[in-house]
Amino acid sequence: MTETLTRRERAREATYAEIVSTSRALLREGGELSLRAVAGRMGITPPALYRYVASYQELVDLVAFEIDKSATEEFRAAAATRAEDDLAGQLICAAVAFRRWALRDRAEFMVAFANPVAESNCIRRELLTASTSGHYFNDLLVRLWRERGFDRPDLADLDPRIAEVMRDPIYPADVSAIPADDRGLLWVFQQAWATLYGTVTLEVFGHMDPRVIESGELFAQMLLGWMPRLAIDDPDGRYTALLRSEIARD
Amino acid sequence: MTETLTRRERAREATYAEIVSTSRALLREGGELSLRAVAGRMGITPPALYRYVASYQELVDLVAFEIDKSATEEFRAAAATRAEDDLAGQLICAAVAFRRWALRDRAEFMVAFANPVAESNCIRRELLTASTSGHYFNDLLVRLWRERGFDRPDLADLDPRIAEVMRDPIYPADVSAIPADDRGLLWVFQQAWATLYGTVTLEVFGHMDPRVIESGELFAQMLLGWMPRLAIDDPDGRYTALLRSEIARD
DNA sequence: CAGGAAAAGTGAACGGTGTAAACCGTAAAC
DNA sequence: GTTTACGGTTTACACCGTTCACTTTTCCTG
Repeated sequence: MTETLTRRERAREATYAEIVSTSRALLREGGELSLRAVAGRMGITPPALYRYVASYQELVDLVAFEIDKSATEEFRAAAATRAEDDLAGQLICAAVAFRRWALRDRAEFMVAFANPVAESNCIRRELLTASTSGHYFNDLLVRLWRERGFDRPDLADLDPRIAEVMRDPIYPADVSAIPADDRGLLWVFQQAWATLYGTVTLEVFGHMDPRVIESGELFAQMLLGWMPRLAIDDPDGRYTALLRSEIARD
Repeated sequence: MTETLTRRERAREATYAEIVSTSRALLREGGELSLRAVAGRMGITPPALYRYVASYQELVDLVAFEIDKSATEEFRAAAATRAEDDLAGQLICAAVAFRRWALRDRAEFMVAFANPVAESNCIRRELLTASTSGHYFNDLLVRLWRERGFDRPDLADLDPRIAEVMRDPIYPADVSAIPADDRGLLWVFQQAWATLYGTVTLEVFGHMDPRVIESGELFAQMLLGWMPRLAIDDPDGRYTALLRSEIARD
């Protein structure tokens, strides 16, 4: 694992890291992410950055990827507060952590998740495929399914275009471990992820009464609505309580 | 209704209209919306625009409001293809029209719906309150409820913070017609709107396998999932067929 | 160990952006 | 008919991404 890097390669690696950390600092301080600002803070002239990224868009993509990666660590840490076999609890904690992170570091969230990827170049697409958070949530859902065996559609029952995508997915790319017969599970994931993403994006953009957003009830109801589909029954209200308390912490 | 406007006021009104139309033309041609570009195309010098808007953000807000207004007309036209008493059909057509419009005029959609409103000034907030599309969809849902009487929560059963908001809402502002006892209906609307908004935003941003987006199944499943909650039963599959055919037309 | 090649970084410049200030005609208002 | 206010221009400033020609530093190789 300790690949032997030449001196120059190490320096280059360090510069990349500094570019990312400087960019994130800029974003967190409420500033705009700009090539010139990053260069200026690094004590470097703007054209020098072009030795590392080919364009401003590529800088954004690079930073977005790293934000996604480090945010995922935050989700993972939130889930780690639950017992190792309490997958439902982990999912709830991770989902709430996603919301909490997005509302706290709005600028970073927007760079990583609310940036149009359609008209972007291939680099961005590849990075989306490698989405760390996507992998993490997908993995969590798969483990939850192995444990609780909730309903998943048969590929035969799905729209053929969707079935085709599930057979050969590009989004969370490492699902080859899921047997072909169970690939309908991936469709469940995509729908759940769309709901999670949509709710959080709405809240971050603030396209709703701020009191509603502040209460967190929109998010809570969304998650509660998904629990039955994931066979998370909650007879004693433990998970509901967990969800509410997780939302409440700041 | 024909308010007597002085000559100057009429000219000013016309200039505002030209600002909006020029801005929208710019957006639809794939260009960025910029003060200078708008001024240039209008044959005017950039600082002159400051006689009409106080800042770039205010220009964006103004254009966003008008986009929302004209898009709502498109939703209304789509709904008008159904019989006047077929509210379920109208809702389906309007929702699909919303998606179709968003995916077609992405730039306009982003200006109107995917622009952060939180840190923005008060003007934007007021415009959000006056959201034409919000009013339209809310009205449609209220009429659907009067017809079918689907379940709506009692305010007493809701989180008190949410109940408070429903009693004195600011988002669709003209719901004073809804009796206090039925204000839980507004909560149903907010949740439905959040789902619709979230799904479409995800699709526009392209944060998912493009084949999935192109199929429209994510959107279809979302709407189908809401139908039972709105007491739209579909024994003969008419509404499912309508939904699919509406999605299919380009 | 020298010398050449490649990499990293600089300076100046171009065209683009939002915005502020001073200024000027002309059209409305008294 | 004078005054006032509005619509507009000119100029200027501080940013932005990007390109190009140039220099400095570092590494690799003969």
